[in-house]
Amino acid sequence: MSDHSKEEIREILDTHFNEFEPGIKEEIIEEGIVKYIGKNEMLMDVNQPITSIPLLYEGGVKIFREDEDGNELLIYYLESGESCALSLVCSGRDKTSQIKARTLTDSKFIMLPIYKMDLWMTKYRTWYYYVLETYQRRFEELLQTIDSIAFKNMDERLFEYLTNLSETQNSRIINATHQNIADELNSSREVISRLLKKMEQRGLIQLSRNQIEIMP
Amino acid sequence: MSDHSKEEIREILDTHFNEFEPGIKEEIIEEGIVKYIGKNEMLMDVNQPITSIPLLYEGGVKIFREDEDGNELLIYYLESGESCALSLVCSGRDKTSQIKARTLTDSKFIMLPIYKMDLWMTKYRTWYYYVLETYQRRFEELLQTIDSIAFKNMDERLFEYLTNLSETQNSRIINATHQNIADELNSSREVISRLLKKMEQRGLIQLSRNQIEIMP
DNA sequence: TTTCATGTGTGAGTTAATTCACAAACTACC
DNA sequence: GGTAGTTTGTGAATTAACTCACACATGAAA
Repeated sequence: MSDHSKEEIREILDTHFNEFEPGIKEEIIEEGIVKYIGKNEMLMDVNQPITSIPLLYEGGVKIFREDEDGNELLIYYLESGESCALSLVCSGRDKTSQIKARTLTDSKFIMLPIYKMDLWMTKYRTWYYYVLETYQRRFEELLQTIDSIAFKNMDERLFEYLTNLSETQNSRIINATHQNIADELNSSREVISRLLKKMEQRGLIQLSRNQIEIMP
Repeated sequence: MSDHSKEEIREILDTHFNEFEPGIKEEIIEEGIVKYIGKNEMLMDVNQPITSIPLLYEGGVKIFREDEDGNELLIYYLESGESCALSLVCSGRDKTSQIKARTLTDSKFIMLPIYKMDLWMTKYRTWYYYVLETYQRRFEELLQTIDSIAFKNMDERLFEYLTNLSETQNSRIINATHQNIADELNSSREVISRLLKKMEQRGLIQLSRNQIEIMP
């Protein structure tokens, strides 16, 4: 690998993963590959073998589940500094993915070979903590998702969805069609349109074509 | 600890956790405590700090989630040879539980101190694999749960629930009231009663008071 | 046997959400 | 500016599930 590329990874690590100890940083610099993936590309698919662990350091990824009819249900978003727990959990065991992942915006990753996982876990404490913490966060988000679906009505879920998205994107403006949102929440366009209208009437949001502004 | 107790743990490990290497077995024999917990006892509660990891070797545990109104939603069952992923994931970090756990029948555990987790993970390969595999299994079950709730109707969920329970209990007879089942699926008694009646009419099950027999 | 708590069956009304149908508004592009 | 494709608005019918109300069945205890 070129020195230029190594230097790039070193910088990324120092900026986005500075909790890693020097040893694991050196390993990642040796083994990692920087990868740019354009908007709306599939990163992971059901039953596709997982061969590398993606560390996201710029951009955003959507993790979702799909049923037989192709309905997509949002599970959670991956943000900068995060990794995919499922790819971590599958390490070394030829497991296939149970979920789908697609980039939301142009995204940048460091890809790590999965066969190094077990070694690194036992050798580098900071990496070990990073992986376990990733698990825990994902686990909690999954529980959160279950709560929403099981206990809440669509209006609550919709509002949560919008405010969540607004926070992660760090913007009060959300660019999406009603159909997009309906798909993510596994609902139908008409329902979302009506609920959004009601939210607008209550002054919570402002609607325009392809865009929703969340009122402060 | 008494030699008798140590001998007991050794036997349990050889019978139920024989995939563990000798080193970790010795550690568990030193550090573990055998604990019997009666039927329907709370094992874990929301916001209760987790201080030990339970290895279940006999009996059954229900892991569930509760909303503000006290509705219980079944997440999954723990069976013999399994441990609770959430207690594993919380190791060493003073985390509190996000879920509730209650024994279904009289159950027997080896309780392990949580502060040993990190050391054991890096030192014993078989323990490391056991923990990661536990994670993965739980993760998949959570995804399974999400699928059911998000994509399936109550009749499908009910049938899945019954067959699942029948399998894990290794019996075609299920002892439960319709109200019990409704609670687990976060539904209402009347709905479950009606759906069960329909299933009986289709010859899938046989109903009697406090009991459902699944037809082969 | 009577009594009583618990469990089950069922009709009727209500609600959240889906689906169908179609109109209206917006945008891009020729 | 006109046209076509996309997006949004809305009424009406339909459905799954929930809730309320009450009758009836079962089994244990007095």
